[in-house]
Amino acid sequence: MTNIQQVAKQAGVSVATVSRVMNGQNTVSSKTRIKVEEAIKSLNYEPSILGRNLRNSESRIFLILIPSISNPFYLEIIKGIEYIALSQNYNILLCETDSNPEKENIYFDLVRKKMADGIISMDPAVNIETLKVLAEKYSIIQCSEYSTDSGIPYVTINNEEASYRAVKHLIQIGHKKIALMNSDGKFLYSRQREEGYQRALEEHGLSLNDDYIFYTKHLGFEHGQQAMKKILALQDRPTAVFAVSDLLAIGALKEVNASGLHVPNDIAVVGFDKIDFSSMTNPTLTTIAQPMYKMGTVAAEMLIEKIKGNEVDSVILDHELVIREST
Amino acid sequence: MTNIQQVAKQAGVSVATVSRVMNGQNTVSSKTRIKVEEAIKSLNYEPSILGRNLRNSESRIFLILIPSISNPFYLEIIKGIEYIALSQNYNILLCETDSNPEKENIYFDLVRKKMADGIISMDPAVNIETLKVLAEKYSIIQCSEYSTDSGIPYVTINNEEASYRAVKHLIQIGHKKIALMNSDGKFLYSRQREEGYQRALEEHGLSLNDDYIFYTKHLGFEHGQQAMKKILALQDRPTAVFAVSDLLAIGALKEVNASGLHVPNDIAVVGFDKIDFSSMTNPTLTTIAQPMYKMGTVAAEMLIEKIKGNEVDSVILDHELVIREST
DNA sequence: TACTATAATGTAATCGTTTACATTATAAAC
DNA sequence: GTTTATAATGTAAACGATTACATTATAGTA
Repeated sequence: MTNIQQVAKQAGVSVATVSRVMNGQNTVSSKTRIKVEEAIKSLNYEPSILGRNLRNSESRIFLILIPSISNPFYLEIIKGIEYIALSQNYNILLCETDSNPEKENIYFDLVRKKMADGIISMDPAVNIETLKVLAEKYSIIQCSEYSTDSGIPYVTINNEEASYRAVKHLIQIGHKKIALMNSDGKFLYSRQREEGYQRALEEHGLSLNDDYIFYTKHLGFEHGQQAMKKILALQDRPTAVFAVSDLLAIGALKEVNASGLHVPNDIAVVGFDKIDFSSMTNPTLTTIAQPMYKMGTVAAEMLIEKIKGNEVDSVILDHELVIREST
Repeated sequence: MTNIQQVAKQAGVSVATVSRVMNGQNTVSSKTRIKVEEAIKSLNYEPSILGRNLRNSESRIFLILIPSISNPFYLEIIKGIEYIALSQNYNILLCETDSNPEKENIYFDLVRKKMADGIISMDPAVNIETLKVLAEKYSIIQCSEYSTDSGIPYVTINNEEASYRAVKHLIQIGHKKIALMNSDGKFLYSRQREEGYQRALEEHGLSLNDDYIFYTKHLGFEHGQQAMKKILALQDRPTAVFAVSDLLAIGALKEVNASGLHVPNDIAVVGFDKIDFSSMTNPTLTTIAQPMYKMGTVAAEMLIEKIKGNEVDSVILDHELVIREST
């Protein structure tokens, strides 16, 4: 491995000059610049990021905390983050926490030990207390999922409003008996989406029926199936279901199909997130599209600002209702 | 940020001793060990990985090269890699190449610049020449997709045999007219799977019909739809389709459904990979399961051996046919 | 030509570890 | 109480970059 000293020697200059050439500083005369560039080429020199990082005491890495890589919801966000990261010479470490505090801690350690410059957390189950403490010393941004009172900046959509729009859509196409398939109420987004659901019903003079609200433990496909089973077994069966995630909704679709009923004629279904698969199902799924890529780029930009030491404000982005075959 | 000197001072020992305590060496008397540990605790000392990495000239990071994070096929493999990586104190940088040489190069630079200790490549479109050159100086393992003559160790399944088994299954349940939905023939796996398809037909006395072989540009859902459209338009329509990826197969399913035909009664479909979604479709998909998690762990172990400087041999793992509703 | 102002380059400290080697403390043996 | 073997600790040099500050070269001016 050639290092900067060897290049300096070969070129007959000092290491400082080589460093200046490497970093594109304009205080080097073109004669020496050429000498140095030739030496670099002839020795095949590649500057060690390890050395540079130590000196600059930065790692140019940031962490993305997600509960599970298998959840397609995060993919577009990650792409957005990555785009900004790469353009600013950062790299991202994708950290699957499994919502497991132990694993979470492995990753938190990375930032404590300066192996990472900052964190974008998308894990709704993250230990918010630890995060808060960490945020005092390190740069942290919350993305999609957040806790207001943590004081940690976040980027998200207006979940209440999005949910309201989804349910309103169902009402407008004639549904009066609308079930809600929600996840665990301990998550903020879950509570907000339920509020939107309620508001839509109230505003249109429909009464709230607790029997029509189902909570699932996770957002996965199987949970959607199970919940749908219960819905189908109801005496007074709803004619529409609003699920707070596409995976839930797809599970629901599958269950309706299996029972011999038809979507949307017998039961309409609306999802949330617009994951890739929501257009591959049969029928395709009406869903709420979050500007996920944008959310990623914004989160990354916020984090970089934070790392630079600047204050950043939280951001709320727009969503969109995508009407497809399931309604 | 406290550093090792401050801890040494606080504990009244030398930095060497603190380092020894940190690294669990047993040449430290228990009295001093306790002193040091107290100092560490009281100062909240966390050793800087930057310093350590430079000194050890390692980054304890390795790269995973995949064409696209959106392809669920890689997820289980990644989990396997991650499991081994974490257990050995490595971290992984997930690198989406988009099969774009420029992006690829950004990541190759990371290893050239010592920001990464090795690479696990899963990109079928990787520039194999560059990879070969790189492999002379750095540690590289090919996973799932590989090139034999590169001399770079790989882990994979027997694609020819797996494909043979899938087609044989279709023949055994009575199909005689079986289409192959293949990807671009420039990929090794693609050629191997086609060979398996041919062998199964030949062995059962079925003639090879070129009109039944369709090539798609990518492995995505839409490409499966398009190919299926062509298949459905054939005069002498096949009764079964073997697709070399689940996403293709799911696209095919959707298209058959849309055309009013029934799977598997009118047309049976077999996929490849057993991605999560293959059990969520309607009907569920018969597919070839690769031991993806295992493939990941093996690849990671191989890479770590390679980084240690040991020679490693290539590995071929077993696959499995999962029969579900689509056949 | 001599004197400045400025541009170009060099010197050496620094980031925070680890570790070969040197030194000192401790215990065992006589 | 020496001597000796061994255990425990310390010293200082890496690792490979960046950069404040010092120095030297260059050009401009009178």
